[in-house]
Amino acid sequence: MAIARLSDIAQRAGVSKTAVSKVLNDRPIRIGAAKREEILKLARDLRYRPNIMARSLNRRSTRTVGVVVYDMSTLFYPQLLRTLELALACEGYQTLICNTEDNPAREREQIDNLLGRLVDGLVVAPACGVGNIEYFRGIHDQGTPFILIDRYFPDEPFRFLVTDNQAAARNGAAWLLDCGVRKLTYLGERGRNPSVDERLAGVRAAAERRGLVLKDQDIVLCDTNRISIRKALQPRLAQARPGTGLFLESNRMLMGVLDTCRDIGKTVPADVRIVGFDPFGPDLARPADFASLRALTEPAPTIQQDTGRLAALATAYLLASFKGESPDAAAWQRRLPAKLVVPEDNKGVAPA
Amino acid sequence: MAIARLSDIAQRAGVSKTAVSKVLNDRPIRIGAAKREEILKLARDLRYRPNIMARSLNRRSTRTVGVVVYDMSTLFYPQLLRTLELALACEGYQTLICNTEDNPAREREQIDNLLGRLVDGLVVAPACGVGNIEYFRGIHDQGTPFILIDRYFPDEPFRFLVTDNQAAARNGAAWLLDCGVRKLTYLGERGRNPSVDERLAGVRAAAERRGLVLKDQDIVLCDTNRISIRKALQPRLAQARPGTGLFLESNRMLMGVLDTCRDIGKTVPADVRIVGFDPFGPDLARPADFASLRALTEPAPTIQQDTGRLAALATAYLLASFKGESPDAAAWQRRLPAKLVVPEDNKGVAPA
DNA sequence: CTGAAAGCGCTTACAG
DNA sequence: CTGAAAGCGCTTACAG
Repeated sequence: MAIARLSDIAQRAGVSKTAVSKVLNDRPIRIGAAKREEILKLARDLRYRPNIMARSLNRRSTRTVGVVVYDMSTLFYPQLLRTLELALACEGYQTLICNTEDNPAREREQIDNLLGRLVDGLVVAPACGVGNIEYFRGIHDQGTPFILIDRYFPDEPFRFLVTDNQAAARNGAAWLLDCGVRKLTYLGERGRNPSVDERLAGVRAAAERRGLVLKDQDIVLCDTNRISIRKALQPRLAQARPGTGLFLESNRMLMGVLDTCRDIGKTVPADVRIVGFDPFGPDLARPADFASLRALTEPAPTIQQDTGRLAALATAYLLASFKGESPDAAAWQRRLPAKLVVPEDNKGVAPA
Repeated sequence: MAIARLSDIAQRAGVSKTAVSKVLNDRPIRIGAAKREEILKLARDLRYRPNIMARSLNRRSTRTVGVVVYDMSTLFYPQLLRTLELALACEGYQTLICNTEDNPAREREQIDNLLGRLVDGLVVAPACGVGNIEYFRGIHDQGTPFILIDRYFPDEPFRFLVTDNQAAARNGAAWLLDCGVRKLTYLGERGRNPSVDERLAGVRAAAERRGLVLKDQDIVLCDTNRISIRKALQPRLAQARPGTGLFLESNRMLMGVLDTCRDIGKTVPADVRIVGFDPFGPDLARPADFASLRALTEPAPTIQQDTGRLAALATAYLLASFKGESPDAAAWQRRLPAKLVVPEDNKGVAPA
């Protein structure tokens, strides 16, 4: 059973392709109700599905949006992608999701492919590094609606939606300091980008406002695997006592921190207070995880990015662009506030 | 700056479109090295990207696979999708991911759209219910390579890759019984499908082998939200004492279980032993979650589905189909073993 | 109003 | 070997 084409229906109904096209697409056409029904029935019976390749080739638009992220399985991405897909679908747009594995070359490949598919717009959480800036300029210049999320490039004209990382980190660090932290360590990933640099800057700012200066050894950058974290953190936490605080650039690093605490017999928050970005991902079935979790005796505050808003704004931007509006850059280079969620159980005061 | 076409390059290079096409696609053509370079340079300078719509229309193949799941943000899906995308990309196929929100009508829409895009194959984790069986038959008859994952329809010719739910559940329940459980409760979702029905059957089988019969009141089906779970489970667990066991159809329900335990002052595994399918998803920052987690005093065993294998086999099936092989149904209606991961901390014996 | 014809941007069989 | 021409399946401006 071959795939039915418009002409198959036209032939059987004894009308022109034009007529069939117009009936199926609900365009104005004067045609008898019986003929119209016959065409619709034939389409159903033959399981007709318009060839979107052919249609798009003709229309030069696909009602499709490409979403390219560095890792769709991590952090808030699963939720974000789902929300984004839903919002776009409500507006009649289909979403094509691609992974780059944080690899710039793969990122170019994926985007080239999507553009070749004539996506109407792009949402990109870019891979690490600045290697693709030139490439993105090409896309920007070609006029494809395109917006970055989560990560961005300062000093470029590209639209972006990111969390106000500096303010969010400042609030988080302020909370630690309000809890009486006097010795503050920043734990971050070795791979840097402006978004995480801003987190560090926010922590610095909060500290300095209290007359505390972060020295080089207060900033620990390492790989995100647990072994690296233990190795890097152990010397710092060995002397941990009340008044010791740890800011986690990402809660992906939390389990490594708890491992370290367990190893040296410290607990959170009694010996070390922590606050970090984004959700946790422990595995309660792994004995090692479980044991380390026991080092956490109270829920820890987290900085939660507003993925719902991110998805909604990205959608709004694309829709506006599709309508031909070209909202000025300033309005669409936005930093969204994040929420510092301090569990009620915790002692300490949340900053205003 | 308009999008460059093949003809733009041909015109500037003073050659035919044929020549340009052959050079860019590395097809055999006798052409001077200089001309070849000139064409390649022009393509680069004009940022030429082949129009995949046009190419596919012509080739009747897109080197694209559609993946349609009921919820890409839950359970093992983020990992599975990432792995699948990677495996397919290694073979030169692009992956288009769609969400159906477990809604059959939306599922049809999404698949229709993907087929209209001439995807070469489909991987589907179908929405609940049997309403789309007829629709899937149409796809199957049309010969589009197509394989179901996670959920399936018995008695249909569709290929599928699912976990051997019955065997996995049997092992899990056997573990509980080996731990001395004499009173076994099955906690499942209200919405049923063959995959989860098989889990129930597996638990029944394990119980009966020990002379234990699950009665109606031993099977608790409710919504997956925590309030429903507490309401449904409280009467059962109020009398919990050593020898009480709980089988979780999905660990999505775990937090509701722990809530219940906390409410009534029971702990896991001292008062209630549990085992369940798939990873946990607690939020350590929510005081309520954290408090409930304290009811869990040891890591709990989980039944882990083999997502890596699932992704690899789905890829293998599609590739074989694309090559024109049509492996017989039996070989591709597969139930994959799951692993019962029993943390070493736990007392009790893992069945062979 | 209606339908034949042109055209979207490619690829490839085929005539020169 | 080479390039003009046909054709993939649609949509739509336009001639009748």
